[in-house]
Amino acid sequence: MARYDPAEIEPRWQAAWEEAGCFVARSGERPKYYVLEMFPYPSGRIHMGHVRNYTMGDVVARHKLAQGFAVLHPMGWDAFGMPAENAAMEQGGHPADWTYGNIADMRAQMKPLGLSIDWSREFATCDPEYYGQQQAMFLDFLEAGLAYRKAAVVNWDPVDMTVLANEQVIDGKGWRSGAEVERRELTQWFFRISDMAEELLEALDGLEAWPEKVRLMQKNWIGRSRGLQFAFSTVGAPEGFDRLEVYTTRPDTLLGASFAAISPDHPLARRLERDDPEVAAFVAECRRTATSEEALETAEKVGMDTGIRVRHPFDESVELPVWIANFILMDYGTGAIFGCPAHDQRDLDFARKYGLGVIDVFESLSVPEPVGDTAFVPPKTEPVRYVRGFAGAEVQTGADAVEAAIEFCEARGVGQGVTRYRLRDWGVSRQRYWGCPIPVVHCPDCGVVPEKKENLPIVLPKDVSFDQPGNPLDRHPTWKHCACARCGGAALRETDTMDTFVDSSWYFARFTAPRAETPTDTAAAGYWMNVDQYIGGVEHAILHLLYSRFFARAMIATGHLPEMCREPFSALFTQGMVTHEIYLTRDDRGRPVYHLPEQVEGGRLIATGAEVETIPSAKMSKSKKNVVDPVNIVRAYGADTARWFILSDSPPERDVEWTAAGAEAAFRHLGRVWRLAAELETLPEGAEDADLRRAVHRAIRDVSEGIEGFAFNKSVAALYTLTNAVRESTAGRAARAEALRVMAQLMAPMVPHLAEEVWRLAGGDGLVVDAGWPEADPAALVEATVTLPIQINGKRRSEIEVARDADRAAIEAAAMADEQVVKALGGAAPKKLIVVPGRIVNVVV
RNA sequence: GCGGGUGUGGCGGAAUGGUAGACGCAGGGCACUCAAAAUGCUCCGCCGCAAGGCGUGGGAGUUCGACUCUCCCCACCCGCACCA
Repeated sequence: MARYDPAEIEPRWQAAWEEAGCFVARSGERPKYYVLEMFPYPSGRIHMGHVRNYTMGDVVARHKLAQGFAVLHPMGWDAFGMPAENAAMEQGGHPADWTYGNIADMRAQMKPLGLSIDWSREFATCDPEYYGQQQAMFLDFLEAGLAYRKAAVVNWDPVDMTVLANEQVIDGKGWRSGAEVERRELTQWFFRISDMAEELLEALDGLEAWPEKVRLMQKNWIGRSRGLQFAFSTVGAPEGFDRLEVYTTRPDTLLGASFAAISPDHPLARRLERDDPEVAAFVAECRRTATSEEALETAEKVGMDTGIRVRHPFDESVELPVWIANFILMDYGTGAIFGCPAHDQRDLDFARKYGLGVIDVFESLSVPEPVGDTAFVPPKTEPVRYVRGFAGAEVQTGADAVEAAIEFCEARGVGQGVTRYRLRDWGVSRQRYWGCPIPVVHCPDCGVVPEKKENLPIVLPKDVSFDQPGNPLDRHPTWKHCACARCGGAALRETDTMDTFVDSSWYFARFTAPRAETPTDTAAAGYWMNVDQYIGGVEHAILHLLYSRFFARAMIATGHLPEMCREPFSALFTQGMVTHEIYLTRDDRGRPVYHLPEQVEGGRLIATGAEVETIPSAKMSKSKKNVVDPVNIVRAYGADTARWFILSDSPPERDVEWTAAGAEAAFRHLGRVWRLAAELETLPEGAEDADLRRAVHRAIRDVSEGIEGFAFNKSVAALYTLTNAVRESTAGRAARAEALRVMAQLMAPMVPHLAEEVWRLAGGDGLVVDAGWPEADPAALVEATVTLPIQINGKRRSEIEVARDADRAAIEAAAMADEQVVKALGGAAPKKLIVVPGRIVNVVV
């Protein structure tokens, strides 16, 4: 007999789908469903993480399609970004050629997976048709005051030679390059996301179909805080600095203040450094390391006394010294603080180092003791006794004390309560070539002038070189020379390009009308938006999703999206990673040498027979070589096996471990399923089989529940169970064929090619992709009799068989007649008898 | 430190407060085979010859009954953090 041959089956059905146009999204009368997986960066190779991501999306898309929805399931490419430039620098060639070549390669790797993608909507963000529309929106944002320019201290990535937004600095390192970030001042373009901080925070509550974890991460990122802003009057400060504004979230500790401190970037520090070489040297030193948060974390707290004093707002006779300190951030609050060493560990460390006072403000109710080397910082919700309180009760929580202190200060004209956010405006300028050019010109007469929309797209020049560091746009001989859009005189083009997060902040909207002559087509967006199910990695929990939420609002404000798109992703699912064991040997110096899984068999290197060390599973990474290439898997077993295995075992939100044995097993199982269908024709006609019918309907219920609940592993398990039931069935050919047709429908979202083949072999009409989704018949789910466990004192001791609809009395009678129960009771009556019909009997003796 | 999450056989994992371990992997046995692969049948939480006992990170509690609910503790993972 022939064998399961995915290499023959899969291309055949892919061609059939293509010919029938099954996956072309068509708007119409039917309810719509928009499934989107986070689009990939075109690195050139797909990896197992992609396979997992797109397979999950495909299961949802195919399931909804079967249920009769008009499904939009598009794919595109997040195609701008530095790797293309790095490749150009390292290997020569042009970023565009590299990128489009990679896209072609990756598309060719993805197509054999048999995803139900509407490829007619495909685009890359580096297509001028796309980024030209992005430029048009930028101009609208600019006009609406959502984009602006400011001189700002920025994070400079010395490796990528580019600026990073604060949000993109992770542990003081560039989120992509990993290089230590330095401080530099440049004039940058920003989006006013911080104006929307409150709105973005509040709206999180409405995102009920988002993981709680992601909402919390965004909440923490936005970082709303309540505090007091007030001004110290200064003594001995330079002209124009007679007041020093500070912000504090702990105004209740004002009587514990022993010093004030300002950021090295504070205007006062900048003023002082002009005349004082010592200050200049100190702040220069701070700036060398200061923005690297990791360095700050480990670096010693250092400061310098300016000699300036400030008067305490409650007692003019008390003067506090003003220090410049390396741990004060200019970006947060006012860039100046007062130090309360007793109740802040940083302040305490600083005070101990420089011999500043430590004044207790409150103490613990249980073990009051003065502060030593550890600041007393209880949770704000915990009541404490105020020994230097000035507002509210003597014993109160920190939170209450803060509110009382704000009220007290406001009443006396000492500052005001302020709500602040950690979220800062989104810096989008990048001094790079391979990005969307910012469509403005710099005119000597008119200043910064928006480009005319009819001149869009401002296209990147093709003739550039990458043999020097810096921005190729800037040193291009002619590109930046242009006419001023206002006066027509000679002007210079902006040579900054946009952060690639801009590209990915609206692609989901563009998919609804990918060829529109405007950024969006409001009718199409109104029909398809919002994304009903968005699926991607949790690594995008903050930046990408927050920026997209901002963009949706900005696009509404500029008329590019209807009001209903305020939250563009109705439901979000964050999938776990694909992991694999790591294999290594040691070189002669004991350093690890990693080996690919395909080079190892039975704990030994295939080539040399040397034993390998095995490290437990970790995220697949090229450096550890614990990677499996999906192309090889598809070649060896077919796409359905890869899809089946990646969906089985682990719940989608958790990590899944790829194992060769698991892949083999998945392939063997699909072979068994295929054989069940292929053997049908040799089967005699015969009776129906009630057990089989029940198994089919249970499978319908369980597979549906699994898919709807994003528990594809449970759907897979239900299909295994059904396969076993079909195999064990005594039913004749017709009944088995019917069961297999339902099985094909249920399998179709996960292993669509095999499902088509089984559907055909079992005599199904047309394509299973058009066959709809089966409904479970509740009547078919129940059995005539049920087995009830009997517990004696809560421990299972026996079981009885009763009719499904047996009433309580009948069950009791049956239970009391049970041998184990009779034995346990020894003639006495039970103390208690619990009967849960259909579930359990518990006899208490 | 703060916030969140996770913890179940050798492994991945199932389980509206109601038979813990579905389903799969790995492993053992058997059949088919000259042999292997493939395939099929079968066993498989731990201790024990058995009867039975013990079992969901640990400890208490609620309940007729707890993986599930409550409290305390432990371990690991993730996120955030000189945020004033």
